[in-house]
Amino acid sequence: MDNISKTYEPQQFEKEIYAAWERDKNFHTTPEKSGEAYCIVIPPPNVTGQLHMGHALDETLQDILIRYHRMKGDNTLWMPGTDHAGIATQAKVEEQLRGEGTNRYELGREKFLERVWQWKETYGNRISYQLRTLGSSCDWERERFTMDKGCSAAVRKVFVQLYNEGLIYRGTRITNWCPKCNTALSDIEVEHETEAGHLWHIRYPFKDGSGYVEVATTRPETMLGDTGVAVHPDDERYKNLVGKTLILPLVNREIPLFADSYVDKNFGTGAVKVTPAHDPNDFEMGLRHNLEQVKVINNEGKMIDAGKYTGLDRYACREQIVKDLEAGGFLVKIENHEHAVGHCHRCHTTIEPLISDQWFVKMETLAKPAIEAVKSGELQFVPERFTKIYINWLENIRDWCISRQLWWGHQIPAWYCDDCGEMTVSETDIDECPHCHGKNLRREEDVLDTWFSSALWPFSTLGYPEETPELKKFYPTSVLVTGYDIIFFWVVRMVMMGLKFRGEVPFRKVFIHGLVRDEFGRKMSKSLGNGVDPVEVIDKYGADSLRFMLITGNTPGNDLRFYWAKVEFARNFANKIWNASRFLLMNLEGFDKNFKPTRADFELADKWIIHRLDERIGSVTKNIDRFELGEAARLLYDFIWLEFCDYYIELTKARLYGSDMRAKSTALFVLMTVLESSLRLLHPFMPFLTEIIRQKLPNAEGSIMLAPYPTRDELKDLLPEEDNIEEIAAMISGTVRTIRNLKSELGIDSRKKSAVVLKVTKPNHKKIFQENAGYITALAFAEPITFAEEKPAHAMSGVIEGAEIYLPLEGLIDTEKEIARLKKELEKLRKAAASTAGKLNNERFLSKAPAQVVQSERDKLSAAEEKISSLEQRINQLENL
RNA sequence: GGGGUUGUAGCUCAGAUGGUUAGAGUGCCUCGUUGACAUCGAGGAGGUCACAGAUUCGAGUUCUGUCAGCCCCACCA
Repeated sequence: MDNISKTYEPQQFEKEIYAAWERDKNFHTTPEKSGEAYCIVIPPPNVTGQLHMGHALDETLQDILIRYHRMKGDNTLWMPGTDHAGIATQAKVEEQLRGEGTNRYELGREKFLERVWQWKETYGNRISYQLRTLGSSCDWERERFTMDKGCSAAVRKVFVQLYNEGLIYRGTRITNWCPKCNTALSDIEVEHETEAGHLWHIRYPFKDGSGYVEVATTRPETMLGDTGVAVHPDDERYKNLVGKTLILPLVNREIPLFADSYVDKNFGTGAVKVTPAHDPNDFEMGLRHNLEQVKVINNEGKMIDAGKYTGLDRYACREQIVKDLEAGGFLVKIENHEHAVGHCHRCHTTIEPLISDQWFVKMETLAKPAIEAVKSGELQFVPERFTKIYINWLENIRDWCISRQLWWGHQIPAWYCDDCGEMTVSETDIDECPHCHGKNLRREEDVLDTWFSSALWPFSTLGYPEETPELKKFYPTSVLVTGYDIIFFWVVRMVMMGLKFRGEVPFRKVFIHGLVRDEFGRKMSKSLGNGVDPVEVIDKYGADSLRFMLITGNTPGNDLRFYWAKVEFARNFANKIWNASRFLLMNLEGFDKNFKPTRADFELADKWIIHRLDERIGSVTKNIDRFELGEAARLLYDFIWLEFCDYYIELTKARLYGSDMRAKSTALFVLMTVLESSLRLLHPFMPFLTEIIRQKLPNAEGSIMLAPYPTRDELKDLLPEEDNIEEIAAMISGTVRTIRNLKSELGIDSRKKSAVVLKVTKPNHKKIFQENAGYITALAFAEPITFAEEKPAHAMSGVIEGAEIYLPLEGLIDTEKEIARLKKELEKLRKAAASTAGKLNNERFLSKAPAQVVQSERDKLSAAEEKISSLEQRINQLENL
């Protein structure tokens, strides 16, 4: 074979193969195609993003499922696309503008958006191309974008309907505000972290001069916006004081002392300063007690309407306030205090709760069916434990703030009329107020949270709001593959929207995976600089190795660590397959693809490997079906490397190099059959390697990705008639291993031919040993085997099921060492036998355990006893030498 | 404050519905390999399955508790 290189070099063929697949439209499907629908919609990567390990894992899992189902004959669609990622993308372009010395306000909304679209055109396809390098078999002709025409239409329709049903409302609420991103955030976009802070104790004097109340706060600057102080109604300390008026220090505002059961008597001083404009709880209390909302911090985190503090940054103000309080004698003490502080999930700036006008989705009515769908089993999580997390979150859900003060995104389709003051929400753009026919309309400037359009992704990509054939055929989709980190952001919202607008769950199953961490178990992140670039891994080792590495040694839902050593392990596997294939291709001389051996042509090894392949087809398929891809990969690894390469191929060499042409043809037939089937079994995991090798095989044609996935049915005619082939093979390989071990124990070169005497202890096994004596001698480097009824006088012996094996002792051995070893082994055996015997004396065991188990215990015991007596004899023998 | 999850060989990890002597890769030790592959082969050492109870004829596997680590959720100023 001149056209197959000595080592596996994925760089030589991966790109080319992918291009051919795409050119031949192997990824494409239509609703009309035959087969059961199997569909996955991709978790759309950020349009400006770059491939990272998380994607690589996510894509690999999906591609394995997709390729497997496609080969199985399902009508398989993998729907690709990207997400506009509001804040992230806008931030990138703003950064670019900063570099040019300008900003979005100078540019204006329209020009700015042009720039973002330009950015999207330039960088938006990068991620799609990077996905290709992984081998992802997406139907690229259908690629979508969350802000394309169809998705925008879906967003509009859904928004308007939800609004008309009262499920979307606009309101003045306290929301999480990021002063850096300059926008409101939803609750889940806030990350709480414990920080070491302080608790400032401050005196608020009574107006009538009758003393003071001491309050405690972690954010003293907010006192400028205080409009009350609250205590618990049952708190004896304050019972008589409730209703009195306090003077807010530094500001000299008169504020009431009131009672509210929200207050925890045991925390701090039991008195809470109340700042309705800057704290969610205070906001609620403010509503209950009709307090004024005084806003003292603006959108940029600077003080406003705050007298001499106006214009100060919130933290500078805090320092100043503390100084002033101290100077005024209001500050009692400062305690160290750990508390959870909210940070922006994107830029990590400390969140400032602020009052503003925002849009919200009412979640309760949407959440109920989403909970029900999981409880009824209509939607299943793999692994199951995530159901609990999902349900728990939905049962405690709060309304979803969907408006963002950004420009990049789906602009909310609401118009305010300056003439009559009415607001209109409309699916199509309007230029006249439907209430007063006025023309002075202003469109709502806010855009929607990115996750709003993502929530519609499973049906918007399939054609919604049109009732397309795709939607009919592929919705609900089969499975959603994603990390546990976005269950709340994305999965729950898709389920809610799918149920609401399609009346059905968007996917039957959610396959959750973990995070890819670095070698120390840390999250890969930009700030730590510990990320490994999958593109680099692919360049060095090939996509197949990266894929295989990400799959093996991992179970659903659990994090995995990235090690270069693991990539090498995968690459070695690829190289092993490569070389095994190369070996077969080099020995194809005389191969006739039309030759079909009969069962009589098969030798033990042939029967055995076919039997093993049959078993692996079953176990691999079963494990893919239950999403245990790591286990499936391991099964393939063991089968191909250990059983096929190390064992079976070695066994066929005698025939390949021999002169019996029929025997050679039979061996080649089995070799090529098993190789070809193994490649198909492995294809979903290592698509490139399996494709290029299979193309070189004379017994295969067409692209492997369109070939059928192996089934046990395929092997029906080849499977051995013996049902104990495994046992026979174990006997033979056991014999070989024993001979090798004996040699090794004696310090004899394993390649040196040795005489072997075999005493068959189970007469019905004699034929098997005789028939396979050739293998044994070849594999164990033995002289032709002598069958005997008696053991030789001085020999090293080993026992296997059904036979005793003797190596006549010639030359020197270390007798003492041998005796010690045997004694140790004897001890072990005696212990095991005693425990088995004990079990067999146990009446409860005898009466309760199934007959099979009891029998196997008995067999075990008698086998152990046999071994013990033979060991004892050998020790005796050696001691007498 | 709730909830989840992990603890198995030096290291990284498998061990579904409880059932022989608990596995793999890697590392270590021995030996071998000039024709498929040193990105290799044949062996070996190495484990009280975190700890303590419970259920069972039988527990790495089920249950309870303890310890240790990780994660998520949560409006205690």
